[in-house]
Amino acid sequence: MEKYNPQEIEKKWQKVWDNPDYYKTEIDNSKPKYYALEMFPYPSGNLHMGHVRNYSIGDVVARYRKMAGFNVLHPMGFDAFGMPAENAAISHGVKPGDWTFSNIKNMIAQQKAMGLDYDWDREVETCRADYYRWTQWLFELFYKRGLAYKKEAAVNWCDTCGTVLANEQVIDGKCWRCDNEVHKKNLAQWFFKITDYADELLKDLEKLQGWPNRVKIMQENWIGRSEGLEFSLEVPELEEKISVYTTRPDTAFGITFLALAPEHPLVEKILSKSPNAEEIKKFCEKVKNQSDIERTSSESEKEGIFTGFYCINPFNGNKAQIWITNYVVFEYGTGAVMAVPTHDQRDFMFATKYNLEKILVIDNPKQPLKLEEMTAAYVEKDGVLVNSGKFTGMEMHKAMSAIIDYAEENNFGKRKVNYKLRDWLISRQRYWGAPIPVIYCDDCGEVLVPEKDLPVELPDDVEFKQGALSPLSTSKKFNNVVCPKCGKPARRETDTMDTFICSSWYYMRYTDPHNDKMPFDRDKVNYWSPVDQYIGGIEHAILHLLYSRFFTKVLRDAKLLDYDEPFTNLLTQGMVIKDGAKMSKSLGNVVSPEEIINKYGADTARLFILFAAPVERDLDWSDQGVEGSFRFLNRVWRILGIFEDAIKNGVDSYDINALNDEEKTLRRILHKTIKKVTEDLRERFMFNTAISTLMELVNAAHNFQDKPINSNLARELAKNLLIMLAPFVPHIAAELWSKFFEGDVHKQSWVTVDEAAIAEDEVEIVIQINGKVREHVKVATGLSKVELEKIAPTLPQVQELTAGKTIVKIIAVPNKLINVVVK
RNA sequence: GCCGAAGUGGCGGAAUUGGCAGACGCAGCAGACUCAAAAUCUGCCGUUGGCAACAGCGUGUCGGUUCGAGUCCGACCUUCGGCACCA
Repeated sequence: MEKYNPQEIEKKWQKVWDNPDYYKTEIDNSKPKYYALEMFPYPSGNLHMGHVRNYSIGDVVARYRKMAGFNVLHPMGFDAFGMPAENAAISHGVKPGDWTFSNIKNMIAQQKAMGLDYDWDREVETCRADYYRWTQWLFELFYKRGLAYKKEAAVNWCDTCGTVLANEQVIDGKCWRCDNEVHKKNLAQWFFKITDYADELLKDLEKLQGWPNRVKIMQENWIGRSEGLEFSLEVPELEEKISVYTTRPDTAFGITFLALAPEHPLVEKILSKSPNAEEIKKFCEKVKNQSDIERTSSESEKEGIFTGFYCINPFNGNKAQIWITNYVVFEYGTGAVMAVPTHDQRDFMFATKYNLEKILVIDNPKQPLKLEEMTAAYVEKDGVLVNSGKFTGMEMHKAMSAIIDYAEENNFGKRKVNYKLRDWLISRQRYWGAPIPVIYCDDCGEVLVPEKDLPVELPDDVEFKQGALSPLSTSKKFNNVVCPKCGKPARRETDTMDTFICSSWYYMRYTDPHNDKMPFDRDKVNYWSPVDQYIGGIEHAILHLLYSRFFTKVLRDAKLLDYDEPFTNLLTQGMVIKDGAKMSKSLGNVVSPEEIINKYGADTARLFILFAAPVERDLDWSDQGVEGSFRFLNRVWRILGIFEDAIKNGVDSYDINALNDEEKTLRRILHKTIKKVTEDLRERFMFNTAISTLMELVNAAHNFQDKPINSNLARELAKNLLIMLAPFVPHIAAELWSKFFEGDVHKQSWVTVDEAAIAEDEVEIVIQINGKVREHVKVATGLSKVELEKIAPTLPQVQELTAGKTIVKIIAVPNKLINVVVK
């Protein structure tokens, strides 16, 4: 047989596969469905190794499931709106669309060069009007359901990107995309009311049995649910009440002061009445001008200013000073906090600094506390109330609900659940995104663009300038419209939507990508969804995965689909690293997929990346490791070449008893491999061990390289081996199959185990003395624990090892070991 | 600070339910083939002692449970990731 030439055979097979008749997927109720999905890429122009890993994993899953009898949906598309296209327009004068589409073309070519089994007929590109028309339609749906609203708020602003950002897009106070420091700006912006679904998004995490725990925990922390008491304190001098939220109502008798955020609405009134207004105002300005990082760091110095006013603690009538401080987060709770220095570390530090009163209200049951000796707040989970009126003596957890009940009975407070999750800020002051379909009319106000006028298309008469306000505002064509309600001249909304909206529903569009009446047909989406296996990077643990869950729930409530969660199973792949760091241009450790594919072929690239590490863990790139994978494929090619005549002369149904002992052993290894590879693919996603098992099988077959092999066995071996290799290395498997057998390896049924082939009459078990391995011995397979215990003392090896000692005990594990305990 | 994950040869990693630690691969060493090289093939490859058979030690550290622990329990160390003034 000729040499293994990956470049030649890969091109040949890719041509066969690049045909709608070959890859097209249809609804088929005769088979169970399976939806395999990799996170669609941003069209940066080139695939990187992270993509290669992502798609290799997905392709194995999809191809395996097809062969295992499932009707598999495996689509691909592009998350094609976003800043880089616009930056290209600013710096090179290219149209964002031209830049994007040429990148997509290039990336599709690279994906095809990987031999990926996608239904290209279903490809979606979020920047095309036939897609974003429905993104806009969905915006209107949210709007009509009261889930989209515009309000003025202090929002996260990134100067380099010239736009606002969602909370989820601010990482350590910096922009997720450009790493520039984000600051607050007061702007009127569009929001999606994700907080309406906070409780369900949290609760339904329990349903996601197929998700990694850490992703669920990250979402749980992000949603940040807490239960507590909201109650109000009178401010007699101002004839006002201040509402506060606490998760520690049991400490309410220990309030000595109240801390307000500088943004708190009461501050205005304080300023108007205070003789010290100037100084207070100066303090507020100073805090507001601090960056988010300075303000929200728990390490930064706590500062505050006394307002001169007091409020009354409704529980005990005590007067408490009202302070304005830099450590209260305005956006959370009520923007005002009851301060209990003895039982909150921040309050303790603050009270110590400004010499404010401290009252001990929770005592340590194990070791009574002394206020004078306290150097930190007592925040343990055990405690008994003291100095707390009629609640004194009560265990703190009981006191929590008793005190809430008391506040409710006396009408100054109520039980309250709070979330850290904020509404999703979705408007962006950029061009390359889906325009928000809203028109502003002086008479009618905010008006939705009528459904029949969708899509609101992106105009091309725009100017691109660094940092300028949205380029859309420079388009005359776009801006000058008439009000759909009254027909008077009106203006368009010039903001576009966050690209995370486009990616929150793309997996639904794949189920019905050409629909021009609806975003997707309900029956189609219900047939294919939810996604059975979703594969992508951990970086989307919160952002995309939370937003998609939110979308699914809203669309369910709007009766567009009938399930609660979009992704049944989630696999978070590790990064591809080299020399201990993530591949990056600045570090110069980038390995380009193209280069590897050109040198060794796509099969080698896929094989190495799947073999080198378990999918969830980071993968250390090794050029020598790639060589090893290439060697393995050559070995497969060579050994099947040696067996060629035998394979062709063999028959499928044959008498196994005609095999000699060596051949029976090879057949046993073959069937053990079938069992292991199938389990690894179906249940464990352990592609690395599946491949190592296949390597062992090929090594075993290799023993027959220069001795005759039973032709029927050679045929059985080749068939099963190629079917098992097909999901991992589709081209070489297809090529070798076509040399020996009829049909298409990728259309074969998955391999089945012959349990009888695995069964052995004798099994080697271990003999331990006092837990240490001393001997190996062959015994009949399947001997019970009792039988083994009985024969153990009669075994010559045991007698030899225990000579002169007393046997205390014998432990036997069938088919595994005998442990003799001696003295 | 809180939450989570991980720690096994020179390296990537395996050991699925508590039962032979180091599968498979990389690198390395020795040999075969070759005029030579490449490719390929064969053998060795945790560590200490020993000519050897074999024995001792060995899965981050210390302790525990067990006939038996990489795996379970307790305490700790290190690394990575997420959240972080959320009252």
